[in-house]
Amino acid sequence: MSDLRGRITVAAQELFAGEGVEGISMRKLAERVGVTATAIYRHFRDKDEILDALISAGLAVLSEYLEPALKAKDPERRLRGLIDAYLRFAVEQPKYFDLAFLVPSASTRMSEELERHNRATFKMAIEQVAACMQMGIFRPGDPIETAVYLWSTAHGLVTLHRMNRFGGDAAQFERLYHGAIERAMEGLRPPGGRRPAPPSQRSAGRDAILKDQA
Amino acid sequence: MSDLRGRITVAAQELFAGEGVEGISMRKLAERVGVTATAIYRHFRDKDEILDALISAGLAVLSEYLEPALKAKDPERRLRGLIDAYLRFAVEQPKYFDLAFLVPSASTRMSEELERHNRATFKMAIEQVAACMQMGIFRPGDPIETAVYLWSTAHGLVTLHRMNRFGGDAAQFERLYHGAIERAMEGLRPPGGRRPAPPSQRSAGRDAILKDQA
DNA sequence: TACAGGGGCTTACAGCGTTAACCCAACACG
DNA sequence: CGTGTTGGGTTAACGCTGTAAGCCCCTGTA
Repeated sequence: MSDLRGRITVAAQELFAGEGVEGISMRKLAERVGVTATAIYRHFRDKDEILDALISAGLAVLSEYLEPALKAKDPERRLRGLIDAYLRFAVEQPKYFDLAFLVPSASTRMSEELERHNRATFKMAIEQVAACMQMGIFRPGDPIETAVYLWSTAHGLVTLHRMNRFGGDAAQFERLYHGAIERAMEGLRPPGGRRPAPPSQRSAGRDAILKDQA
Repeated sequence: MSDLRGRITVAAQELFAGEGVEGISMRKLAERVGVTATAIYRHFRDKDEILDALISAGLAVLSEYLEPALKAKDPERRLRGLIDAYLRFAVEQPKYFDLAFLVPSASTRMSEELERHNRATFKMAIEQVAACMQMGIFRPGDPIETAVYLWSTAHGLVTLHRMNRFGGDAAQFERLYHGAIERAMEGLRPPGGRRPAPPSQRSAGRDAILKDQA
């Protein structure tokens, strides 16, 4: 009883929020929940398992950022919303972003949970891209490849920014980010004018079955 | 005498090559060069300074990858060469790549050396982009912004690959990478046909003074 | 009532980065 | 020649880390 596992998890989140990964130690964690360090091992195999839980929490936060974007009416807006949300997540939750997407050791492990989340999130992006293609907003092509392309661009920008690889302040970076995304999306548009072939049904793209991304 | 600093540095590189960053400890390092752990502190302020030296070494390796690309005749080939080299570096020297571009703590510090190298490398890319624009291979625009865009795309792809975020084997990823780069460069081409305005002088782009990237 | 097991506890180990104090050989200078 | 000074090594020690081993008690069940 008393759900010590849960209490350890939230203590880890608090500690992480305050001092980052470096600030998390078994003893500090234990003290925070009023227990001995070794007691934790009754509930977690090792420290990595705690970090896994932390990454899961971070991914849940990411989901909160992404979800509202899907409420937009047209797929292009939804896609842009996802991309914006990715930026906002990285900027507003830098510790979580680093933990989930930067620290190599933490994620080359790739727990079940992480992989599941990764796949689900990515699927959201693919669906919007597919819908954009079907509505003639993008020229036809492989939606998976296109989504990878967009995600990579966003991820690269955000990652390099997180590592201070671009000088400049937050506002400058935001302009850079949106400019680059704009450019990338512009390159996906159909060659002639806009929207050469309207879709047969309005919601065809949303419900399309997408092949597995493996 | 006896250049202990140098010997420590190479010992660090050997240890790093074998076991990665995690495998480096002051005591192991000291034992390797036949000295006490604390003796190291006469030559390095702390462990971070050793890691800095390691990052520098990694960046030197990156330079070796990049440099041959500049030998190509036309700027587009040079640019592609740089981008290819970036991929090859990440794939063939994963530990160095992770150290220099992934581990957050290691590079948010951003030593003088790192910043200098970063700037120099980036400048190489900007020059090729500028040359491409002047020769009408790319449509006109801000070469810095465009270079950032290309670099981010490449970096995002490579980073996500390093974190196993795409399934699939090395060959699959290589196709993905080149496909995405192709797409990105395609989006930079002039709108009508190709090459609408040849340059007045052949080498104008190479020697153009580029505004500082700050 | 006896037993089993979950879940704490203490103790301990091996390793970490780093500081303080010491010591010795080489050199500079009056 | 004697005498600092100093560069570059030493030992000892501090306070941390993750984690294993063994003990013990409380609870639930046969």
